[in-house]
Amino acid sequence: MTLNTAAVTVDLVLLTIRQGELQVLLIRRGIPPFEGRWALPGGFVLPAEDLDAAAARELREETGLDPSSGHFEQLATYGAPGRDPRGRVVTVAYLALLPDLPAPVAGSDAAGAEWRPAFATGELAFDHGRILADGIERARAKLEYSPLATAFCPPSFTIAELRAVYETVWRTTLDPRNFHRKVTGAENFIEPTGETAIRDRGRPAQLYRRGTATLLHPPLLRP
Amino acid sequence: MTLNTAAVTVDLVLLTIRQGELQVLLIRRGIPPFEGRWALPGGFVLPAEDLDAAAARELREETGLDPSSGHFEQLATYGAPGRDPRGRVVTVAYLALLPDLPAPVAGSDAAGAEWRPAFATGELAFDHGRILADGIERARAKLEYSPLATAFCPPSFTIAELRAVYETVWRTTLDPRNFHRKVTGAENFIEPTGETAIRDRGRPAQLYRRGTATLLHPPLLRP
DNA sequence: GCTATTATCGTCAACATGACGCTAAACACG
DNA sequence: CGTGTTTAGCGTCATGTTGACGATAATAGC
Repeated sequence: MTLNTAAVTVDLVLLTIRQGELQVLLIRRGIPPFEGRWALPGGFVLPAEDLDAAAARELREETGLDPSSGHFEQLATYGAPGRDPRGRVVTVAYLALLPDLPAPVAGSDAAGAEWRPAFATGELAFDHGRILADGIERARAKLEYSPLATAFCPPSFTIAELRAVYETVWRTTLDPRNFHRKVTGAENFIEPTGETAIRDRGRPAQLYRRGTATLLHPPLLRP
Repeated sequence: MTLNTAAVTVDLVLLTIRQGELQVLLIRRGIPPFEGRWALPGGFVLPAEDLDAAAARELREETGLDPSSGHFEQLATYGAPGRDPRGRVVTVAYLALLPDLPAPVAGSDAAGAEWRPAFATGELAFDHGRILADGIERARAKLEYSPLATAFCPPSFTIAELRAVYETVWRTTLDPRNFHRKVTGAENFIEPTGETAIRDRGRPAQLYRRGTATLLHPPLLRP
């Protein structure tokens, strides 16, 4: 059973927006290989476990969160022969977009898990740098055509907060008036809760919740 | 080495347009399980082989084609515990969009490989029905925002032939005049070769080749 | 009050879109 | 040769979307 078999793992690209920047959950490795380096959280797929289930289990173990808290999808699979010096390991990467947690990394069983700036992680262990880059690019692209930006937001949010998500992930600035027109005009993207909230300074803003759309029409294209 | 290991295979969703319809390359299984059923071509990943390389090798074995002949990308990975009754098999699916081959399935080592209508395959072996459906949906979506429709075309083609690709994959009809305006207006999508060709009846058409664009701007949205 | 700040609405020109008319260039047929 | 048929390619028009940006509303701080 050694021919043509490989260890199968799942690795997670968990993205959130904290402190006004895109951050990713990383774990500092305590053992070789890559001892002391940051790595994506992950682990083995159990013998009778589906891939999605393994990724969901890892998500719970690392963050205490449920996959339904934000957005969760398979990203891609990486299996270059030399990617793990210990042997043949094929990893199925998952991407999750999560709201900023009130209780950060509660119940994590992985000591040393930390939210780190996604655009300045330094060199990661294994091929995790590439996996992270692929995850960020997927997230950026999905914000254009899907309502997934709301996955970064709490259940109710202002349009300015939603705009901040786009600006943070895309690393750009957007005109507040045009953005307001587009997101309120897109079918079932967001719906008003009826309440208003004062966030920082200035006029109070309407609160919105996610709408029912799964595709954004019309889309919000990157400038 | 039985704990946490699995056999890793690649399966191919090879799409082409033949006889005016979207077709997929399938293989009739000669042995159990699923004996007699149609299945996607695929095979084991060799011990020292990258996933992309394994998929490219299978493509060559089945069709004699190079991945650069059309478009080639990883689709998704499937690893439900019961998907193969013989044991734990995780499969990495690849999607290829290919031009109609002048020499169909030349050099195929898989007896019983055939191009079959992609929208009417009947029940496939394993979870290949789902993999095929995912592949078709990916292809449909990619035609909107990328110039990949040209992957179905020979090196030089008319705008009507390109339109037939969209109409076949999307199962719809498009206005020839608006389509002409959009594809010629999209930046670097296609460039004229300078030659003209008479295809069937009517006025001769300009011939075009693929342009350099990797993203379609503006996109061609499904009606 | 007055000012700074943010939210929301409105205006306008440029561009994209769908529906569809019109002419051009080939062939087939009598 | 002339006429009809077919497809290619251009043009028009009403409508919708976009980016740039003006104007007003509602709050806090002073």
